[in-house]
Amino acid sequence: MPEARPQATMADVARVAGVSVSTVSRALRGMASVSPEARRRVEHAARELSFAVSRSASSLVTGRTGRVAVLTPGVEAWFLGAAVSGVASVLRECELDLLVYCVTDMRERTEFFRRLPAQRNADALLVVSFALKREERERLDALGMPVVYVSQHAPDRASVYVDDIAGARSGTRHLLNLGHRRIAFLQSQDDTAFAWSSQDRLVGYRRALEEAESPYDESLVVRGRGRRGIREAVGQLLSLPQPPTAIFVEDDQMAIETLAVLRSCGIRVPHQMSVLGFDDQDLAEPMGLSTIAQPAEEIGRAAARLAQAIISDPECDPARHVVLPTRLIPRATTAPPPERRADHRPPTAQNPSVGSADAAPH
Amino acid sequence: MPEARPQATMADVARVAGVSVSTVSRALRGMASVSPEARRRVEHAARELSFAVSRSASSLVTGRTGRVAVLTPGVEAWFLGAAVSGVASVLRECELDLLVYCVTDMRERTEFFRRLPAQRNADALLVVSFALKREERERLDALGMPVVYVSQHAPDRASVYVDDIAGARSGTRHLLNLGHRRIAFLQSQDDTAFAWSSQDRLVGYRRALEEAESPYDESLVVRGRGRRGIREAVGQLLSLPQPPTAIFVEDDQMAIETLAVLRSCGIRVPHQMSVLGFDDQDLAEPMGLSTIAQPAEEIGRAAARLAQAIISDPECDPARHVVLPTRLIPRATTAPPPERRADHRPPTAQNPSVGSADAAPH
DNA sequence: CTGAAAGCGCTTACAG
DNA sequence: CTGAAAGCGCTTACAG
Repeated sequence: MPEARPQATMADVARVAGVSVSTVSRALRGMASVSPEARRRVEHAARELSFAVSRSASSLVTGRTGRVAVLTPGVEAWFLGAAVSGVASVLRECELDLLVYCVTDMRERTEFFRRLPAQRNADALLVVSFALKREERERLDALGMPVVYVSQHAPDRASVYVDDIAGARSGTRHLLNLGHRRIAFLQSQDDTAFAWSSQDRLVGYRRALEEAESPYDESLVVRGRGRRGIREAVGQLLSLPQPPTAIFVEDDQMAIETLAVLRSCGIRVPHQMSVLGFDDQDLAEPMGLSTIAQPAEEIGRAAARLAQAIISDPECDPARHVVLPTRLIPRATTAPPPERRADHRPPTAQNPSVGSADAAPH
Repeated sequence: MPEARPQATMADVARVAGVSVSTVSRALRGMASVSPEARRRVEHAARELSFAVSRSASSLVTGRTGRVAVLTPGVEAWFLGAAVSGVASVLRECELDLLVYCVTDMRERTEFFRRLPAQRNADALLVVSFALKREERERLDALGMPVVYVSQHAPDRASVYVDDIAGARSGTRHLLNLGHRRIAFLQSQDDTAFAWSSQDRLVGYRRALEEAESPYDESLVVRGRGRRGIREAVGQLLSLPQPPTAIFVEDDQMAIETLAVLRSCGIRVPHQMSVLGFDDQDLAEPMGLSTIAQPAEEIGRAAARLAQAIISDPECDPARHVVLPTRLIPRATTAPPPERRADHRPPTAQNPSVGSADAAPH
């Protein structure tokens, strides 16, 4: 069994190496003004004692913590996991540590903004996918540390995001171009207003309809959270006097659940209903899901790079924006609506639903 | 635009409140020996100045960082994301910060164990899903801080895990009980030996076969990584002289991809092939996937609680183990093999594949 | 109940 | 190239 032994300090290393603490500090940070001989002895002693410098002590004097904090509504959703991964990979290269604040409900959120635990414990804060209230924004402004907004547009603040409006607009256009005229939009129930993206995607959807001079029908915009909620939202659409022929779903996770609901009702995708997602997460391709791809990991990477730039160069424009592209990936869940299809005919075993031989990738 | 203003120190608060720094420190930590009047003034001043205590400074004197570190091969895989979420939620309650070290490839791994950046920067380290080499284990033992092993059994060290052997054994037994005699096992390609779980699940599979006196056939154990790899692994099975009638897949993500591959070949699940996963991740239910559920988030929570216990109570048994249960969740992707089915007959439109009306959840 | 002082482990001018 | 000394912002005996 391992023994807990006291950790070596710089003074210990100095004693073993036969030099002063100053020299140890300089040698370990690779400063030039150290003789090869002293450097060798210090490195040897440090290794022998398993010495690691205490960031608490060094940060006290340098004023830098060597840490970057991320505030996120979680890490389980595909986008968040990928974004945090991207952040982590860049920080590792910069030898910065990653502090994660997961805030999943309103109580935790209130508590975070009250205590602001990141204050003085990180050199920068990345805020991922939060639709902030004005007071919250002001709290962050008063933090006295660089803040980078991720997956959201923040005027006059550093931010990294994709143009959700443009992405949703091109997705909707894709459906319009296929000949759909009744296009539904399925949104997550977002009581706590965690994400802007959801709202922006709806804006993009509406804009594409406007541009096509296709009437906006409120009854085609439905919301649902969780398995049950999605089933009910789809139920709303299917019970409309004129049901839609296509559903644009806010993200791939919900889109895949929507596919399952439709299949369980015996509705064939895309023959009777087109489904379009947003994200291009790992399962989108195997499921044959048409979607709007966004580079989640790259968003995280760009945000971390931006934070690092602001930290290390105070002259750097602190309101810099990075906007990354989305791309439509048409797969097997979008097709012309039934009335427009050349092969329009009732279902048979030769005309199976999505995921079967004729529709799957490869 | 926000102004970066210098952060207030305890001395600032003391000045504004008209008391000494000691009193500020005591008042802010809620110690009893502070007069109501002094406490009020301190709290007021602290709020006014947006004061937050510097953990760097306090940890230098208390010897505790107020941080717990997690070493993980990522946060994107379902299990890892859920486990980290669980850790985060418990730490938040304890007002401990979460430091995340994502190590995704061999180079980063080597680097982590060389530098050990968590040393002296956290009060405990949680190691998630790593199949450690002896040297790596020794490095962690020498760390001089509590280490909790998550999702892996570590003799004489604190650890939290599910019994993967038992889980895989009961899954395999489920397939045997349905009447399957040719059961394949699909494993991830695991060059870097990141996870023990994979190996243990194979052990459980073999054990169940032995117990049923069902012969172990090496050609039924296949490996593949990524989309392409899974397709090839399934191809191996389908080209066997005697193909399997069921596939036990190492995790749900791969199982869902396997379903997509089978569908794209026109093989109906479960009528022609049963598929069983492991995890019970979010999409398992909507996909109708039969699986072995494991409580990933609870594993994370238990690990964080264990770390907290060891940190705050040095008398606490540092080798405590927490073993959590797995449960078989039979859904729509497992059924008796074709030759044993009462309704054995060729595919028709009335006998659709998984996910269609008769098989889906409600 | 309160404050002055020492000290945690580093880095950084400063002097040599 | 090197070392002694000051100081970063706290907490904690210690004395009152």
